[in-house]
Amino acid sequence: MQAYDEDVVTAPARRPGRRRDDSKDDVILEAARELIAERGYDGMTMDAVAERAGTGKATVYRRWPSKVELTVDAVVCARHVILTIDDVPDTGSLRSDLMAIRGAPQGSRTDELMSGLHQAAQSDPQVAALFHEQFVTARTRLMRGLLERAQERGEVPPGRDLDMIATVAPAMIAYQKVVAGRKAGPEFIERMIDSVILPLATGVMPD
Amino acid sequence: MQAYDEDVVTAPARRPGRRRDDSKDDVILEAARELIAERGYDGMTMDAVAERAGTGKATVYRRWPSKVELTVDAVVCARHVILTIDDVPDTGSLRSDLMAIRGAPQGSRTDELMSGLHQAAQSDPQVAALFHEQFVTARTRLMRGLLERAQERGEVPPGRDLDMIATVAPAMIAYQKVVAGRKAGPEFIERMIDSVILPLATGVMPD
Amino acid sequence: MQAYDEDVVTAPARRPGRRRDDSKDDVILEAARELIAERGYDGMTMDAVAERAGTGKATVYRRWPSKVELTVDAVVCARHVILTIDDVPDTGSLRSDLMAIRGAPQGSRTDELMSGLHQAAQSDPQVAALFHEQFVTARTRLMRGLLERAQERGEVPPGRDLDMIATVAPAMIAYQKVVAGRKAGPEFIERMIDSVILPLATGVMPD
Amino acid sequence: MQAYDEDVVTAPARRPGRRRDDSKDDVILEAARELIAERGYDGMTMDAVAERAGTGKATVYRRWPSKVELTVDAVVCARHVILTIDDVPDTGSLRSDLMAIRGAPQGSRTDELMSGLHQAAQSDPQVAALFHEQFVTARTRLMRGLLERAQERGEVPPGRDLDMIATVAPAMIAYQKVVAGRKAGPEFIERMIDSVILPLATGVMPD
DNA sequence: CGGTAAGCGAGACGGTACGTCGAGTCTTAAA
DNA sequence: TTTAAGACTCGACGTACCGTCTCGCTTACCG
Repeated sequence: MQAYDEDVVTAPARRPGRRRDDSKDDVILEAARELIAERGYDGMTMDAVAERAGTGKATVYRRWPSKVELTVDAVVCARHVILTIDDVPDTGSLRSDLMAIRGAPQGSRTDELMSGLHQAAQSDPQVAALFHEQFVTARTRLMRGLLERAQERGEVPPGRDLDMIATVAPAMIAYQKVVAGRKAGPEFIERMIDSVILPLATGVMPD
Repeated sequence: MQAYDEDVVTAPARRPGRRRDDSKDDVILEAARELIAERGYDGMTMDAVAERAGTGKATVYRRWPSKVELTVDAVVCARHVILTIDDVPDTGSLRSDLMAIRGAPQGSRTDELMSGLHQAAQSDPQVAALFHEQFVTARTRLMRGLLERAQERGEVPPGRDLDMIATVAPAMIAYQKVVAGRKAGPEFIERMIDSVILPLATGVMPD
Repeated sequence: MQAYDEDVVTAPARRPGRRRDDSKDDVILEAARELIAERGYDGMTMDAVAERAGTGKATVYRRWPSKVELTVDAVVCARHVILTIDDVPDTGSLRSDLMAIRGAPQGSRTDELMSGLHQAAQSDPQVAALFHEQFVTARTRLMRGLLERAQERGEVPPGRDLDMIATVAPAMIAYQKVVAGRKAGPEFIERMIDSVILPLATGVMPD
Repeated sequence: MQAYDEDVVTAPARRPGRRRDDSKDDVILEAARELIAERGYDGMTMDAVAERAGTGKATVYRRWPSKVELTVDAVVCARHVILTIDDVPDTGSLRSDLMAIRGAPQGSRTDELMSGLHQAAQSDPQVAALFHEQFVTARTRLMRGLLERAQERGEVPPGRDLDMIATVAPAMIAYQKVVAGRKAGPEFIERMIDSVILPLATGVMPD
């Protein structure tokens, strides 16, 4: 998702006038991210964003029509490694696949940002949809891909409810972070993989 | 959680003066609940709460020091059937125990209220802790109790990571509602029980 | 003006129940006076009056129906020496008559109280009338009496506009205090007598 | 007195940003004046002022930090013909000078506004000082000027206490209006001039 | 190379919610 | 029935934020 500019299509020929300084986009987004992480969504006031970014409010509003949409971009355009199945090389076993994406699934401050975005999603169904796509669908799709790959290798027996199983890990991680307000660190994820995901997928209990 | 009154302990002898009309508490809380459900957290104005409750704003603020804390109580003191292990009769099998609590796990409007409270929790760590206790710990504890009972019956083999398994169901339900923004209806829950919880707990795959 | 009690007439036979503690009247009035002098009319809150008097607000309101009327009584029932012509012995000359009443025309804090009452009078025409009677008519009447006495002695020639002259001194004193916010001390009054009142009344210029 | 802007001196170079719309000042002040005249000082709500002026409350508070100070400006900046000695042509006699300024000493609604301002002055010494300057000093100064001019013409003998005499007319007029709550119409003023001011100033009694 | 149209920082603008406080009323237990 | 205490309704005050608009300046392009 890029900064909004609805004239891009209708005005292919360059318009006269000073060009928009696109470098401001990143400065503003970073200011928004910092403020969300520091003070939460409510504490991120548009005045504060503009001040920290060293811009005027109009410059912010020229790019994003509302606080909610700025928040969306601030969070979504963070260095999120939105992994797809193609980003994860086949290591030969489901466990090592999962462990490979365990360590660095996101950038820094993702927890606070995700929480802030979730709060923004409360006010706007479109944002909620975006949030869903970014933090729900994308992750479930990746999990589903890994499970199918494991099924092709024979690790996962046929007949499993892959859709449901693919939801478990994202659900538990998001739950830890957004609902329970705890960290979902590598230890937690490893324990979850071994106690929940692998047993479910392969049918082999840890005993 | 009750309406705040820090003098309750230090003044065991009844103080003189008009007593607080405790019936107002419920009226105000119900007004807050209605407004959250109707208009969302932001739409729940303190003036609107007072007006709908038929009180003055001062009366609201005498009981709750801020909108956030009112929201907490409004949600928490709702007719939540905060089930404990003692509320669930032993039906003889884990599956029927789970199905028994599937249908009416909460009162009406719990989804909207939970969402509103979660938004309020963003602004205040204490609220977050309360939210956690109400919607996280309580549910995990119940699940853990059911699992232990099943283990005593021999349904669940020893050595299972009960803490982790007890988290799965609350996480997936909350995820559906708060994060994904979908309903977590009886069909979903039944499918989850059969595809995820029972296999994990008993080791018996749904073949 | 006494504390209000409209039942006094309709219930000549002693009624049952606890008798009203009339000593409270003075305590409350004094508290009101102190607060007006200390903090002005706005700063005299009814809660503060009750607290300083050691009573409840209901006790205050049982005696005076509003803040304005309490203020009136607080000011009017002060130790105002509401002088009449009979209180001023004929000293034989207008100047010595005037100088006689110069020094202690009122009790203490009269300036602040008069100012507070004037503010109260803004809200209520009845209070304004009372204020007028207390601080305007009474003083003008006294002056007029002294002037007539001097006229009988031959000090004041006939044909003088006594009504107008009688207004000059009260006007200038009240102006100093209420409008200009200055003290109207003995020096000011003496100077006024010699520069304004006596020349006007007797026709003898000071030079 | 102008709307507050303490940076005016320290920032001679125009600051960036949208300039304050000075036309709002007058709209707000007029709204305040109307409301004071219609409903009195207490009835002049800041919300009502903003609504009638067609602005937001913030715009009012950006210019005046409190209701009291708005009231001051509303009254002081009214179409008060703050007459100075230069505004009154020398008519050749003190009496005709005085009669010349008798008719139109102020604009419309001055009495209500003066009363409202006086009430506001009760709460704030600074306001009291301003009130004093506007309604006390300015008027006394004008009177003093007229007296000096008459003295130069030989109408007023030397040795008179001009300061004291200059105070008499403002005092009696303000007394009539603010303290006694009566009108000070042209008849009253003419009578005062002939019975009090001229005798005092010239030493010629009205026989 | 100069006009012009847009972007820019700054900040005033209308609106609306928040949380505080005072006036006057009502309710309790005790005297 | 009065008292002290204090909870009650109502409504104004002053603050803060959102999203818009306007100012004077700067930057580019286009004729």
